[in-house]
Amino acid sequence: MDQEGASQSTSTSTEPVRSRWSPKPEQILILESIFNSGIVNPPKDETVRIRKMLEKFGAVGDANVFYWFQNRRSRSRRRQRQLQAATAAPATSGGDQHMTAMSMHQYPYSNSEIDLGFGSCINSSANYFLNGTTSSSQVSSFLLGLSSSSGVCETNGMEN
Amino acid sequence: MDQEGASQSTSTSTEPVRSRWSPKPEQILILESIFNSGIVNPPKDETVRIRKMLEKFGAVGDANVFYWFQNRRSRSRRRQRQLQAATAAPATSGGDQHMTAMSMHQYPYSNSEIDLGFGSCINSSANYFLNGTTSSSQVSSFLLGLSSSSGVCETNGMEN
DNA sequence: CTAATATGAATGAAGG
DNA sequence: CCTTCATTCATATTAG
Repeated sequence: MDQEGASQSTSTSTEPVRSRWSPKPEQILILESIFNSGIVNPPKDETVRIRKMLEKFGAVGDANVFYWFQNRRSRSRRRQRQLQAATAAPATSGGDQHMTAMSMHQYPYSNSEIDLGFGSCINSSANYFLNGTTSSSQVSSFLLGLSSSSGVCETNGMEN
Repeated sequence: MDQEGASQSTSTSTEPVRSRWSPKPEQILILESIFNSGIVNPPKDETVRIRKMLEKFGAVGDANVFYWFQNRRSRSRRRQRQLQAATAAPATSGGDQHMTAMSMHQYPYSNSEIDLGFGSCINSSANYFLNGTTSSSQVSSFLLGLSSSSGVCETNGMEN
């Protein structure tokens, strides 16, 4: 990720200028249009094409486009799942509802995705873990131990 | 693929029940060291040995190790190709530019490799600012092209 | 300023 | 090996 694009306009100072890609409104519009047109998982060539198109409105890389579609898909599915879960599981019993409908298609020419109305859903999932300081004292032993490797052991049969 | 069940918070219910394995920093260090030592595709025996080693710093299964190396290999190759493509195709100008087949697959580089001390001299600082007016004719053209089925409008209540 | 949310990016896990 | 999904991390933006 080396495409700088986030140009902050006089915000809090001390910005390392290492921002992530921020799609421009036009880019978002294009991406959403493509997504809503049925192309929810564009192949490589399509991704490149889309990137080229987006590049006219700001710096963007193939990876950004790829990430965008991945996140979009995931997000849509999660929203759907939560919505369905809330709809199909009001409060009748303490049972657990299982959903094992995963229709994976390589190329979604036949739009199997339901049209979603985004923008009015509030999702609350705030959870984060803290990373404790771990002492890496024993690791040094291992590192020192494997300093004797010189042969590149590749192509081995590990079929289970 | 299914080599063994990944050990995950067994007994002693004092863990926040992690869904997937999260390698500890020491484990990552060991794994990376091994990988950089040339062992990029360890056989079954080696995998087991590595797992035993890693287990000293946290619960881990053979499958986790296997997956880790697999993903690591894939990621490395991907970075290679992506980097090569980026080096040979510095194009971020506003206008029509023909680019050769840029084979990009998935996410780009991320981790800091131990060796490999050269940096890419790509300087794509061609950042164009669109003035506040979001009236881009090109976007409109594109949108008009794919207006077919789904509503492209957010917060829409398509009835009738 | 802090908390909550939105979203780009990274990675473990599987499927083919 | 390849692609893809699900989960998590990190950061930007916004609300309080």
